[in-house]
Amino acid sequence: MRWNEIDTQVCSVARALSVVGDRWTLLILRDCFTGVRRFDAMQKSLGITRHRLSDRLVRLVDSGVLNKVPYQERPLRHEYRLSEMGKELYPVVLSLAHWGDKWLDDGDGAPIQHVHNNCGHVVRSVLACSECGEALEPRAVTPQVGPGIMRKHERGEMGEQDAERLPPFVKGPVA
Amino acid sequence: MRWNEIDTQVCSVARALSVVGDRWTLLILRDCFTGVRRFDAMQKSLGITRHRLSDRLVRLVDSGVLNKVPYQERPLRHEYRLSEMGKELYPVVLSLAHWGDKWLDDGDGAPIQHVHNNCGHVVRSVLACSECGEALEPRAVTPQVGPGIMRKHERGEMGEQDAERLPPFVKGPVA
DNA sequence: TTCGTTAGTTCTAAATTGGAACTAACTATA
DNA sequence: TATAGTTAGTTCCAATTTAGAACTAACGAA
Repeated sequence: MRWNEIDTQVCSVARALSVVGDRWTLLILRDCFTGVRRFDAMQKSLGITRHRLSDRLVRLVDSGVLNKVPYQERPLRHEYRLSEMGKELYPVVLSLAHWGDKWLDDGDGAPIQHVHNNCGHVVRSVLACSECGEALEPRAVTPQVGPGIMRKHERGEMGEQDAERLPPFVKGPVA
Repeated sequence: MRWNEIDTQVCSVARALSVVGDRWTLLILRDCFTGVRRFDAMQKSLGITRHRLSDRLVRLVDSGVLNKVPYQERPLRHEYRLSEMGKELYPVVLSLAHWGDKWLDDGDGAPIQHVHNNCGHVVRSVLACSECGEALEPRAVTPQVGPGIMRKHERGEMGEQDAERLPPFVKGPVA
């Protein structure tokens, strides 16, 4: 399977990665979250080639993650800003940062700290349950077949390949 | 800059992505979280080539994200299990899944739902502050220079390139 | 003896990437 | 008016990476 077909999988992680799973893309978004918005600034901060950056920005704009907005006319210049869709990737980026802080520390501690304005503390991020507010541990979460799979199955749109790719907890007529 | 030099950047996101930022790697980890542990099962579920999968698994084991443990002898067979380091990527994977659910829905709803055993609800994940428990919004978080950058700077180890790559909020002698 | 299972490795053509130079449309300065 | 500077790209080619398919190895079962 080619990477550009990955979004045909019946899986939200696969679909999400079809948009932001490229090597450089999440680093570009990291820059957006730290206030880097312009082409040359991104290119310098990332060390990506101009060609790659240009290509990735076009894709991110096309997929709705970034908006390209003019910040001056004559000469016309644009900057790249996170859309609402893009802003909601904050949990992904911050989780990655904190995971890197913890596990890939080179002994000097976190390069960047995050202060929560509301409480004033340097924070880590914690994944919490939207319903009860408790921390979400992998062992305390049970995945189950959702409407996305059920409806496709009912309409007979689950191909043989799709069915084979379902996770092992999926039982019964669907798998 | 080549991708295999990306972990030299003074940035935890870059370092994290040097380990899990490959196109297929987060999908492999998704499989691990849903209980897929064996080579052939992963290959089928992902649609990745056997060669790629083999290579990625070796890297993930080398970097400590997965453990390769025997599940039978004669013939000797191994399975791949998340280490503690790997399990702590759960926030990244679950956030990606929920982002995909919300923004890349094809109209049928989430393919997979997550039920929180503690409260019994189908949940979304929310990023919360480790100190006060409130939801962490990007606007309510102030990034600042952490010990990782300061110590490197004090030891004179911040090269010119490193300094140029620091985010715009970093001011003063460091940048 | 032959088939099936699991976990890979090898090979080649095709696609993607990095690096460096080049273009375009302006503005600022001498 | 000539020259340099800024910003945001595009073009080109060599080098690297990937997909797809076939092959290998070590064993167990019929």
